[in-house]
Amino acid sequence: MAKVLVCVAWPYANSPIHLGHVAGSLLPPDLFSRYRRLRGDEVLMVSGSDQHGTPITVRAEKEKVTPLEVAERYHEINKKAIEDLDIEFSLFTKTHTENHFRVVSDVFLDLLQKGCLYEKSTLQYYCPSCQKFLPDRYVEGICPACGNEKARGDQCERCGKTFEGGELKEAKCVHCITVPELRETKHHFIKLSAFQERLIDWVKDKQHWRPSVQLFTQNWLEAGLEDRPITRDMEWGVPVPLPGQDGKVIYVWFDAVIGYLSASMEWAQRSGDPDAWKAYWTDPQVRSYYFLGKDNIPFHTIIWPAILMGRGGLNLPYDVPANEFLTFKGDKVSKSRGTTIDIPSLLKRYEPDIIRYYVAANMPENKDADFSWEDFEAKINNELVATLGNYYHRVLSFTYKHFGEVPEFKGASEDREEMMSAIREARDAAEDALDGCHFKRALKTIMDLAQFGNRHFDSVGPWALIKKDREQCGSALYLHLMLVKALAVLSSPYLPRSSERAWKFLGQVGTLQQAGWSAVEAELPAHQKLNEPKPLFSKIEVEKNEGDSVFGGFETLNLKAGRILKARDHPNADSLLLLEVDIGKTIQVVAGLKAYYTKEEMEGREVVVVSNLKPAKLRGEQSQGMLLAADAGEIVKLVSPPSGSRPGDAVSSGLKQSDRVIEFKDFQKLILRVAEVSGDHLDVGRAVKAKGPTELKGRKVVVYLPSEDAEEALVLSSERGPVTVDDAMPGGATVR
RNA sequence: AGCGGGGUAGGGUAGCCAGGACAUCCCGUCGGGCUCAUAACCCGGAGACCGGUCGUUCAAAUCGACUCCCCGCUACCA
Repeated sequence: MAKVLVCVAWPYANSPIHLGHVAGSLLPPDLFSRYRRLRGDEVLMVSGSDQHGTPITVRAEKEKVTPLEVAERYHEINKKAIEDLDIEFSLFTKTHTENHFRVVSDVFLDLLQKGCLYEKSTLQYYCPSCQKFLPDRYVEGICPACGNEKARGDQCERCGKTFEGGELKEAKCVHCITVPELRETKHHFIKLSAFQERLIDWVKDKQHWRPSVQLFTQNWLEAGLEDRPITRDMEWGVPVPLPGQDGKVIYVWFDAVIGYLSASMEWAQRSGDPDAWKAYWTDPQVRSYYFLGKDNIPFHTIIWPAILMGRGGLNLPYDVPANEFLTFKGDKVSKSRGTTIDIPSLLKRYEPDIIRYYVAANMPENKDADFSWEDFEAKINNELVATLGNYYHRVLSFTYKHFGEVPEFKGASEDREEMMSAIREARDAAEDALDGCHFKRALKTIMDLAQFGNRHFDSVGPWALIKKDREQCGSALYLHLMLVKALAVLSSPYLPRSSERAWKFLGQVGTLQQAGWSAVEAELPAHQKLNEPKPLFSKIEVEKNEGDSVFGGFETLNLKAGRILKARDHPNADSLLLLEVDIGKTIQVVAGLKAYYTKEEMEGREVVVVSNLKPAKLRGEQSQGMLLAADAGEIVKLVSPPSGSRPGDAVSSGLKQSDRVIEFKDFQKLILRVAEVSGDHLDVGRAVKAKGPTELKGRKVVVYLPSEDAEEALVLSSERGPVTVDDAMPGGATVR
């Protein structure tokens, strides 16, 4: 029996947790902890809501409520969602607690006293009109080294030079374009550089880490560590515990990792023994595991270890099994369909075991994994329901019907040994996988065992045997009940609820959890009464929204006909033009078309505009949309709306148009192509069917393709007809 | 463009670090079996030159070099 510390990355309290959190950092530690507990280990598993930091204050400002209100709201939502998913924390707390403040302050003061922190006076930009210090990314100016005019407050992106406050020339506040003052402000820095050698040594022999984690960390360390400021000028957060530090809080990343420690202490406090946490943190024999997503790696393999080294006397991470990301191929589409993947809504429709199974089976352990509803449905129905669920049910219901109790085993010992060795082999393999945090592999081992059960059951044929030799049949069923029990135990970290139900069907006393891992092999008492079994899992049907055409992706766009009123050079860029475009209202657009069109050619031109792009600054100038243009490498031509169009006319191809603002990168994923109209089909480099007006034979139009190999293309059009492009453009040319 | 990750049958995956005999499993597909079970389960077939090129080796999906493509973050990508 050993103690294990399991730390889970703290979900940020500004939105409900979603499947990505579950796959990345929440389910793996739960699987691990449940497994270790079943084996008799004592597990302390802690996490909580990360409630500080700018995104929360931003959200609060938007909603006109306090940051605390936002942070508490999502803490409650997420805490409940986590509980409902049967993720068993020893404690799931939050960072905005008295305890956490105290622990963070203690660590801060301790490091300060040990010389790991130092105060350094820096010049920071202060915006008099916003009345606050500006985070670096909200300041822009001219780089003193290379003359780049859009350098940020902390670094010039062009030449890579980093600098401190004051070095930047002609700085501006991004929000209000006020010229910020430079004010002197003092901040505490952590001497990361001082830990570099020790960290490199420490990481070197971490061969049990996942390769990506180890490699990533090593590269990062070898590139050299710079001291980082750990405080900032802000109100929301843990105040710097020193006199004269009003208006300064501890940076959210420093504050959050200390949460592992503070949560452990809070747990100890609540358990009645305030020192109970020490057993998990100071005994070098106790291993600590940190579960997180890959975006969080450096904080847990560099910064947190540095803090721990600085403080001394506490265990460093033993393993950091970081997962990759769960991605959403149809993310945008799913949202537009109104389907969601946040956990609270998912739990309204599916049992926690269903969600747990899917996430475990599709866990992004080595590379990003893709979520799709089709895959969700398929994995649940074909694997969980058909293989495992059906095996349970055919064994349990058959035995219940013909015996009503656990039959006696009177068969050959070879038969028994065959079954038991299959069970033991699977158990050993599952243990190996689980010990190494290979959760997908362990699950597969279990499913393979269920398949073995199905095969074996078929080969014995109890339904025929019962008519010939009841005793022999009973013996065979006994072995299958053993297998059912083994499966229930082995799968219980993944499927805690259904495993307990199976346990009850077997007529077992107590709970599976109490019985523990060793119950995999334990005998079943003959004549033990069985309970009437019900199927453990039922098939699911993912609702497919009708009315959702194959061209759903196009509906995320809002295209409008427009006219260019004015064109002038971008003040800070060689290839960009600044355009005023009338699309019913006048907007400013930055276009990278200077190499292809003169200003004179542009002015007065009819264009098609993507009007719902998230506005962005391009080299300092606001761009509120973009012009559609066809690009065939050498030649680039603007796309034209149908003749007679008026600025503001919708180019919707008869479909709905989105009011939502879309990100540029999401727009880039849409496939728009030039197509030549020939007969009733289109040529986009290959022939496709057309949806929309095709009367302009021989002309070049613009189409939307749902996918690269789609068979049907949507012709972009308004009520006045299709959108066209210069005939010189070849079919298949990209439009962007 | 920079950094990171990845490319294995129609789709999705395992194996790769510690190179070896028919390349794993799931779905789909084709054919067969069974009828206890939620049209489930079982058996068999077809389907992959393991992104490409070159190299190391008796032997490479696995090691090295180069190249193409994809994804994430970053960027004067609009």
